[in-house]
Parts: sequence; structure tokens; C-alpha cells
Amino acid sequence: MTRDGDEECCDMRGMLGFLILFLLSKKPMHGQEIADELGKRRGERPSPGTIYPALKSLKDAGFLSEEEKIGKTIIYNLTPRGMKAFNVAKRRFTKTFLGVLS
Amino acid sequence: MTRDGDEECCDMRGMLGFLILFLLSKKPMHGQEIADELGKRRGERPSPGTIYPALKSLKDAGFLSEEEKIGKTIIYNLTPRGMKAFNVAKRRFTKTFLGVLS
DNA sequence: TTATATATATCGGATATCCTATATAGATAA
DNA sequence: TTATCTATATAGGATATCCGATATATATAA
Repeated sequence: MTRDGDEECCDMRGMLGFLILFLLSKKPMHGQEIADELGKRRGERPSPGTIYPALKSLKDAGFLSEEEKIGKTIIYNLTPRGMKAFNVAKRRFTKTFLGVLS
Repeated sequence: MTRDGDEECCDMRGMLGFLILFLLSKKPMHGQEIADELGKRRGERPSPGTIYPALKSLKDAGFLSEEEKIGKTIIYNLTPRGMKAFNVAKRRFTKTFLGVLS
């Protein structure tokens, strides 16, 4: 149910990996923590079926390491390689969206 | 050919419509002009098969109007509705990526 | 006129992205 | 022990997104 001023546009898919790298560049977090933070930011919380495959994919790429494991809870951290990848992506992001944030 | 520090990550798909609305919120432009600007920003210029369907989709949604037509060149403009949609999306963008820039 | 360059248009499909549904395992409470 | 909650895991599939190939029309140059 969308009112007249609330036209939907631009669902901003494709940014999930970037956002995960960004969040982990601030501090190590576990999956649910990341999902919570994304929920606050985007207004929509990614489901387990979204967040865990994304984490696995980033881990397989060598961007994340499992820093600590408490029971079932896995705390992820950026690897040096992940940090580099994020910095490259951030530069691109900055250039691409220059001027959007007034 | 990617060197070690240039690990690819996060291709930022899904932002094309948003970027088009952003560019047109600055000034009316035609398709190739938009493609040029995106090429400069992202480092990759969208092909005709990418940009024109995107423009059509935004036009069909009522976000764009054809301001002027010179020969084959169509200059697009945001409609009031497109402006509203962009502002909503921008608010979401800002909240989502808070802290990423610097 | 003919050739070339530019701008737009669209189909069909490859791929990426994400979600639903489901499952498993550890922690904790009853 | 049993039940419940939380965190993680993954298959399968729906959808979105984009690109290559191709076509058309206009303007311009030779």
C-alpha cells in the first residue's frame, strides 16, 4: 500500500556485499548482528537465507575470516585482503555517488 | 587482469535507476549524455542496451518526461513524481550508507 | 547521392541477487 | 530430559539487472 508520495524506486540491490564489508571494517560482528544493523539502515532486515550465503561468498573470496566462535555464533572479521577490496570499492562508490549526499 | 590489490568486489548493480534520477535531478540530459556521465563516475559506460531500457522503465513509471526532441536526440527531465521518488530514495540511500563516505 | 557517425530502440538471454522453506546445532529454561 | 530460542547453513527457485546483437532513424561529411 503506497501513498502518492511514496513511489517505490531503486531497490538498491547489489550493495549487500559492499555493506557487509563496510560494517565489518568498523568492527567484527556476527551474522545476526550484521542483519540487525542492515535492518536499521535500510528499513528491511535481510533474512538468514540472504545474509549467510552472502557471508559465505565473501569468505570464499578471502575477504572475511572467522575471528571467534562461541557456540554457534561466528564473529567475522575483515582479512587484509578484504580491507583492500573494501577500500577499492569505497573509492569507486565515492566517485560514483559524488554529490548525491547534498 | 587484476593485480593483487585490485580484488573485485561489489559490482553495485541495482543502482542504475537511482543514478539516472540523480543525474536528471541536476539537469535535463539525453541518453548518451547520461551514459557518458555514468562512464566517468563508475569507470564503466553502460551500453545502449542498458541505458535505453532503463530510461523506458523510468518513463513508464511516470518518473521521466521527454522535455525536448531534436532529431533523434531526446532530452529527459524529471517529472514532479520522479522528483518525489528520487527524494524518497535519496533519504534511504543516505541512511543506508551513513558513514561510508569518509 | 553515398557513406559514416550518432542516438535511440528492443529482443533474448546470461547472470546476479535475493528470498522462502527447511534443516541443524548449541545454549538455555522448564 | 524436553522444550524453546538463537545462530547458522543451504538448496531451489523467483526475480531483477544488465549486456550483446541487432535494427532504425536522423544528421553530417565526402
